[in-house]
Amino acid sequence: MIDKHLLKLRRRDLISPEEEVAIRAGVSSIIKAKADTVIARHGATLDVSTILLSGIAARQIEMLDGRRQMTELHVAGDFLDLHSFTLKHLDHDLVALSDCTLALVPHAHLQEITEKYPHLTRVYWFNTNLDACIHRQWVVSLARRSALARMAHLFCELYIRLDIVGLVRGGTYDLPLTQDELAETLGLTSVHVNRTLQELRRTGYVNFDRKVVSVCDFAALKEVGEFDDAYLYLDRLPEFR
Amino acid sequence: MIDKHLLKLRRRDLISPEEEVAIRAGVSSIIKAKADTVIARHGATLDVSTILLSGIAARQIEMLDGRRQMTELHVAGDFLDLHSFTLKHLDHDLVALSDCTLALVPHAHLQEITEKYPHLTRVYWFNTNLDACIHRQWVVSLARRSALARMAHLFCELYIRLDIVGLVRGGTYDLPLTQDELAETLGLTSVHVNRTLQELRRTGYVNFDRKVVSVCDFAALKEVGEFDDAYLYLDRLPEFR
DNA sequence: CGAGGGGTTGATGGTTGTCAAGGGCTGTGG
DNA sequence: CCACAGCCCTTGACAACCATCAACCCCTCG
Repeated sequence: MIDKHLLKLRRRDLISPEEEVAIRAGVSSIIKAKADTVIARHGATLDVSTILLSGIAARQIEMLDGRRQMTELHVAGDFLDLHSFTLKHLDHDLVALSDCTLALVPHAHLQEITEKYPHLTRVYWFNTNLDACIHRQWVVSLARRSALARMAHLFCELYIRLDIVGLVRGGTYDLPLTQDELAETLGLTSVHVNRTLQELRRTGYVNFDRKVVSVCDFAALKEVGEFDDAYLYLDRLPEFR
Repeated sequence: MIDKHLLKLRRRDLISPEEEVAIRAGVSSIIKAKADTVIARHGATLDVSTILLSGIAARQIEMLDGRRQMTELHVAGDFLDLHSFTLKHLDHDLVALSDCTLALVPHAHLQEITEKYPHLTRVYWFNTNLDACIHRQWVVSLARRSALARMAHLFCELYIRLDIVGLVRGGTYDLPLTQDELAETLGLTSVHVNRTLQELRRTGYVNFDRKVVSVCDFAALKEVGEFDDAYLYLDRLPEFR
């Protein structure tokens, strides 16, 4: 069930069999969420955190006038709201962009982990810090990169993150978002997203059609988006080997 | 020395005398950093984290063409790079925007804390998550808010954060940034920052002159920036009382 | 067959960036 | 005490990027 979650963790650190047991034991139940539904609303008090097992989900913040802005996209294997363990209520909404499968992990269990498994605690702390790294790159994208570069950067980010959990096949991955939702993640309008997608297609480096991203030239795409994967910490930390 | 740091922590949680001792014992040395110098460079391996005791510092990411973007501003009491404890090297630079005083906390000591003080570990974990909350608001600002609203939002954010550590007096606080640096934090050009500052001044709600921010009408300023302080988690968590 | 959601296109406009020049303050050295 | 350098701030003219508005198309599903 949570194999992709373990794949993600093990990409950055060693997880002992004992720790794996503790993680698996923490899942209290598996539930489904339909596309375009809210998984958790901002402000609501939470006593469980959620691992995304399949589908695409997002964190979003709604403005007074109803416009919405995504602050992160989530792929299978991600903890959607591990930060709710320490925050207790979220500062943003959690939405399912496609049909999703979710594993629930009670905070009581996470508390046990912090008390019994200091190393695993650091691993999870690391993972919330990794979210912050992704946020920082989004800040840079939104502040300084053109629509074209910003979109290229996002496609690169998702390529790497999905590849880690085995969801890239032949340079291709599913991205079940409408152009409207893509606009809400890139800080653009859907009209401009449409035009930028066409421009990216014209380069021949990447194509987004029928909710599938096809990367034809990853190296060139990285260059367009000024993408450097260092911020995703793909190598296991030598300190923890 | 680290009184402001404790003020910040205690604004959100109870810190026992024993925990306070552990925190104080963790500081290995106090050092100074001159204005406009780099405190830590991205990629460098770190074995200490840094608490800002006085001054203003920032996290910044440099682009290939040399343009820089701040991803967060830091005030006295903040851990500048608590996340380096789990990341081991940073994905961004740390720079002093004014003369700064810094307290160094070796990672070895933080490791001890994670092993002996589960509650304090959660408190620090919470603090890195709080950074992520701030990042998310910056994402929303950069993606959706006008230059005017973005600037108003930043002035509100700093007002609250500085007030927590007692650095707001009569609606006024020091912000030792040039307009160029303000542009680098707001994702604007210095020319446009200049014009936006004039526009904000014309409203009469806030003024920024000689590196001092004077807030005359905080309520009105919040409205301009669509600022809601909920994301700063100012109330102590009832769970921990 | 009709409705509705999503995608596409064209025309136009506004916000912000770029380029360039000048002004004012502050510190320093003659 | 004055001259000057250098940094920062300010202003104007112009351009670019992206938003807005509006219409139309296509596909799917009831």
